[in-house]
Amino acid sequence: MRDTAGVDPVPEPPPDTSRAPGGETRCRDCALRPLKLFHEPTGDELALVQSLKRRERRLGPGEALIHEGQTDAPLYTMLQGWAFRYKTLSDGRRQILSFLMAGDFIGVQQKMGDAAAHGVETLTEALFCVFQRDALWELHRRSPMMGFNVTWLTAHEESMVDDTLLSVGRRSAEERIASMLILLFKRAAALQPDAGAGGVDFPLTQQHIADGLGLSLVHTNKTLRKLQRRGLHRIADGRLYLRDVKAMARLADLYGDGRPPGRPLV
Amino acid sequence: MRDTAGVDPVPEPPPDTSRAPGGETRCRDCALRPLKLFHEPTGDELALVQSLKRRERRLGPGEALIHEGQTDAPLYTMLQGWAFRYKTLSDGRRQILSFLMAGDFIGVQQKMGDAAAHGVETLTEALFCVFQRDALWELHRRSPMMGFNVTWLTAHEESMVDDTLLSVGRRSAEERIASMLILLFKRAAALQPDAGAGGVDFPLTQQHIADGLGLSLVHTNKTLRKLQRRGLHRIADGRLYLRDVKAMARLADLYGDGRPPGRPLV
DNA sequence: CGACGTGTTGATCTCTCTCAATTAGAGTGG
DNA sequence: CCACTCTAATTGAGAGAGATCAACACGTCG
Repeated sequence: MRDTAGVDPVPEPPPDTSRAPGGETRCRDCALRPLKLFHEPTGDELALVQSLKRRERRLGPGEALIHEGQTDAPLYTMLQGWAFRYKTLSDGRRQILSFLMAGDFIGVQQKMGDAAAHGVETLTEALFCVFQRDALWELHRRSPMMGFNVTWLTAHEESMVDDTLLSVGRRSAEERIASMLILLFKRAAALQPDAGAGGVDFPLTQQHIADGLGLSLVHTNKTLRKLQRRGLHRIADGRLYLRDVKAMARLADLYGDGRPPGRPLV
Repeated sequence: MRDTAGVDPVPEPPPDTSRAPGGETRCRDCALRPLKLFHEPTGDELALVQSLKRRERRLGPGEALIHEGQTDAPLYTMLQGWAFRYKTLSDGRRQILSFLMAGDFIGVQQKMGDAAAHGVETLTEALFCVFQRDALWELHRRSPMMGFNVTWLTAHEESMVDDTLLSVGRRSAEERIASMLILLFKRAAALQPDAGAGGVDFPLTQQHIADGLGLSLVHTNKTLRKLQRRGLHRIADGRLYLRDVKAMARLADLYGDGRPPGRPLV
């Protein structure tokens, strides 16, 4: 605690390489709208969001959107691609907190002017919507309905972290992997209309899976292999195929849509 | 939805602040107020909260406030005591997601009418404020400022789960315990004006610590013992004393207020 | 007084980690 | 076209942190 307070650990904010001069989409044409992630916004609400939008930012795969400890990160919304939130220990050990996909909010956590408690990095080429710093407050103030939605989304994001915590804390390696694959498959499938049959896009490396589940890379590989050999799933060419969802769900102790089992919980 | 975007929300007629049936405290006298957990609410805001408050609920130690999978849980606020949120697997393995203390919200996660994704149980005798189901929406609608605060609190709660996930996923048993003790100490101390010197109340059993950190009871005991013998802390008679915060923080890889270290994070 | 919950400790056991080495594909430069 | 480099996936072997099993101590309580 000696030398941390005074020194600014924050790396320079990455230069904005991504201002899309002409081609930015307007909120009314946003790719997110057809997905029905939230209630259908009114015209006024769309206009409001549009007015708070500053610009877009496009990143290639493996780039940093927010550095851990960065102090001036704005509020983002994810429009396309995959990313993840993570934290690291000083010796480099990394834990991925959650994966982000189209429609997710980024940066609600940090109080304005505060340091980001986690980093965000892309997995694929990705497109983000950038909002001004006080957008969150403006949104609440001028549209309580949208503010309410943000609260709900934030709570939902937390419940996903809760699920991961349950996995990492109490599930075996096999169970963790089964559970993650199912959950990611569902999310990805929900965003990709033609999903299901032919699998879904799956840009994670085994290292990402390991870091998301608190496992070592080697053990992740061996476990993944085992499940695949057992015919539960298949990962190839950046796609994930679930071949035996039933068995996978049984292994993960996941029921229905992820709720606890209908058993004597009391 | 009439008065959403572009228009400031319409203030409701002044709610009835006088209702405070048998012995219940009114919001204006709430024990939480002196703690400055959020911005100082105006008189109108207090009245609003008061109008949404349904009643209070008092539980003894070890009682369930919300059962896992319960479908009709209302929204709560914690006034006194300790509690925790948890999830279990069907074979009984339990993971404690977070500990709750005065000022914490409970139940924001579940959409109205939805099943609770986690259970909540008390550690001590505890007092809760019970709100009607749609309180969350009413709060947003009638006081954007308080709605904004709820979003912020929800995000903050998530960041605490993030921290735990980092611990459980990537820290050793010693490091996890050190990190938990420091974090709980700080929270408890913040609520207890006379804190610091003589330690703080600490109602967790070793089983709770284990379930919160994804460890077994036995290993938790041994690790706790080791740290205590090393003079880092002491737990006795339901109180926690930190005897060497420096060493404890170093062990936990916690810096300052929990931010990542000022090291080459990139 | 016996039942129970909580804390302790010793003795195995095993799941997962770490270390090492190999293969395969993509990219790069000569 | 080929050597060279890098990243990601694999596999084997040995080591270890933490789990499981078993006992026991102590205080509370009906």
